[in-house]
Amino acid sequence: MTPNKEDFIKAIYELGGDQNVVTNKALVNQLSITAASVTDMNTRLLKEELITHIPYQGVKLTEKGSLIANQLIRKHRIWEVFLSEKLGYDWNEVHADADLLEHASSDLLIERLNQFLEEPTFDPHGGVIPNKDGTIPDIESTPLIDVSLGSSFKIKEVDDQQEFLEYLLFKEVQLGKEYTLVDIEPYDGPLTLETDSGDRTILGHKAAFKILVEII
Amino acid sequence: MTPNKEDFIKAIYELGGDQNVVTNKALVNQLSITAASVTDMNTRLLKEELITHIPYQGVKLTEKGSLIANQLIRKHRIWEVFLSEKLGYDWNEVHADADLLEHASSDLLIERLNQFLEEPTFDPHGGVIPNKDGTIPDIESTPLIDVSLGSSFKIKEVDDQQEFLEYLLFKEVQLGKEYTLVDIEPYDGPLTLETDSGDRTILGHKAAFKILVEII
DNA sequence: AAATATTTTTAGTTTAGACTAAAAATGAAA
DNA sequence: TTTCATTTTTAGTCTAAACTAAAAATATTT
Ligand SMILES: [Mn+2]
Ligand SMILES: [Mn+2]
Ligand SMILES: [Mn+2]
Ligand SMILES: [Mn+2]
Repeated sequence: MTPNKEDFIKAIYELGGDQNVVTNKALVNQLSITAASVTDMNTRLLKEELITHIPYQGVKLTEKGSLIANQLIRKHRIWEVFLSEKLGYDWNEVHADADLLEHASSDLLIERLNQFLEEPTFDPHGGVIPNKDGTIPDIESTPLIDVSLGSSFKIKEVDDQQEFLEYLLFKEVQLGKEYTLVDIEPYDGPLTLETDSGDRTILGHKAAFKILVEII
Repeated sequence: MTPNKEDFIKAIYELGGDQNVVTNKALVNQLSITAASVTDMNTRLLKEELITHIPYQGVKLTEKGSLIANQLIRKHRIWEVFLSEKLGYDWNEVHADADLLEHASSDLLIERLNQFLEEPTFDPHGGVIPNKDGTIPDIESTPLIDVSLGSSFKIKEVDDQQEFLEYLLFKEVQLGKEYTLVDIEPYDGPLTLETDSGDRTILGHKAAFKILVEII
């Protein structure tokens, strides 16, 4: 296994490849490599039985491949917690460093680090940390876009993209913060959230897809 | 720069290549690669002006090369402190993980980690941590083999080899511990150390080369 | 249904980093 | 000072992981 292979498998997983077939095109976009390079890597992973492949359609992870993806994500997210809680990184800063560290972490190191951090369940943007055996604790949460007018909720998880996290930092939307949905404009218009103290935040329609909440 | 190149430069440095010419043979032993691979890597590093090369004699680090070596050693040793102090590793366990992590550490990460650890001066076996700018704090210390009979001293630094550290762990020789040299046998014979409380430890002649002390 | 556009694959090239085998240079012993 | 041993270099091979360019397959429009 190499860092490149690991990241490729993770990319398939993040595109839903443990359930559905993922196209080459999707991987081209996700990883910023050429279509030919995707085909190359596919044949390599196929040989190791980490994926299945339907010609001209795409790839899916095998059990073995899924396990590798989940264990890599575990490492990634445990490092993100460390960077955030112990080294004072903002939540939009953790991803890049964790993306390197995840490939340089022995199992022993991750288990000790996990102990040191007191076995966290979530990473800094609310992503759930897979268990050591590759299983995933299931957490109930609703996309903000599905919340009905007047409901109150708590922020549970937000999308992991650098710019989106920066945007939320600016908007002061944080994990665990509570709001009531006081307005939704039609035709994919903006949503207005209000805190207990009456502060209002307006978010676009697309942003509401990238935020998961728990109704309270 | 790649992990392999970094480790190669570090190996030259550890063999004294910031001052003296280091032979290919020495690098073959240090890195467990073939002589041809050493020549290959030499030509690559020469092209980047990280080393100078005298044909059939060996290589020396340039200023640029030395700086890279020192910064890598800084990363390595800061990670060793973290593994030892925060994650509870023994001093013989830290090296392998640090050898991977050193290549996956941004400058930001290392500086934050250094703060978190409260700017340590020494790694777990007493190696001095180079400064951010590549300079090295100078520390006075004497090889145990040069200590004269009857002198008292404190353990300052020990050699970084896995098996040697395991041996010292077994012998209960620890950094900072104080002894008096009560006997040296001739013909490269063993040394007998005694603590305040009268406990005696016998060490071989070669071990005494691998231990640095401060006379008290 | 034919034309056009998109996606995937194939074929061939490149670079880093390893290797083996053999030649050339240097050093040590007879 | 030859001879033998060691070290270094050269030459050629291999794999992983990228790339470009072109061919083949599939999907979308007209
Ligand atoms: Mn992340
Ligand atoms: Mn990564
Ligand atoms: Mn070390
Ligand atoms: Mn290393």
